[in-house]
Amino acid sequence: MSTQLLGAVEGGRGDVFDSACPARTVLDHVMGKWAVLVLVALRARPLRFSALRRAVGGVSEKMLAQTLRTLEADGFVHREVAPTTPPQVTYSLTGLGHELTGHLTGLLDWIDTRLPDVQAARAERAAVRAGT
Amino acid sequence: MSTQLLGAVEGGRGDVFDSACPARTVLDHVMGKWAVLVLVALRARPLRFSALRRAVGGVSEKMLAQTLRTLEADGFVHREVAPTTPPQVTYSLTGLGHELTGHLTGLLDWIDTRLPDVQAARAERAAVRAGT
DNA sequence: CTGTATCCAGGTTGATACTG
DNA sequence: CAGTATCAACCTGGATACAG
Repeated sequence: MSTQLLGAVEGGRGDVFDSACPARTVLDHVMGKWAVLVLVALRARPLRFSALRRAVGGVSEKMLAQTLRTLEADGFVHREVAPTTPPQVTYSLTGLGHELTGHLTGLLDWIDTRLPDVQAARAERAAVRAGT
Repeated sequence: MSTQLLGAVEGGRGDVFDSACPARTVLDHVMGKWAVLVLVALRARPLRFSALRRAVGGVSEKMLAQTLRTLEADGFVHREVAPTTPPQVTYSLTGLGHELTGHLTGLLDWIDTRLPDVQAARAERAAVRAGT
């Protein structure tokens, strides 16, 4: 598993994967600060640029456009331009994108449910640093 | 699902989640450039600092240390110091970390298997830009 | 409406050197 | 071995202005 992404712990080559590794670039794109949110937002339904921007709080036009271009290039989202004035551009997930978001929502849901545990861990650590 | 992470697409509040949102901080930590790789590397077995650095190719000492401190604070990894000289520090996953990496490896494995499709998408897009 | 281009501040990263 | 400190460079990301 994850043969492309992790260096050989057992064998010991050591520098098996660098930034040039294709799998790494995909991972970086997908894990990008905004990519996850965009992907998951699109999972519910196709959205237009503005709606997407509203759905993903705090993203600038620049970053949203940039993220979308990357995700489109990787084949995760589909860009549909309606030839109207003003132009309407709708983004939706491709089949590949749907598969991907399946894994992502699993992760996000887990974070949601386990948030209390993480906060507890943080609190405990803070207490240790203060007390002992 | 993901109620903490996505702004209201339907309702329409818009700025429901900012960077201060606890769930977002967890997501950011976990999705960090190196965090994923560290987590998955530790999934196979506990590793010492150096071994971990070898397993995760291309990470600097500084970044590895920083990542580990964050993951430790969030309760995903456990840090064990052996009182020897020279000191030996072993990192392992906590129960929480194990759950998390379950989702992560799912994602990573998917990337591995679907890499060809992504590369095909990239190629096709490049072809479109060039030709038509 | 949907972007793109430019500028600029700030955070992040890496190299290096040093400590326990 | 396992870090931490410091510094400079880079890149990211936001604001603004403008274009199709």
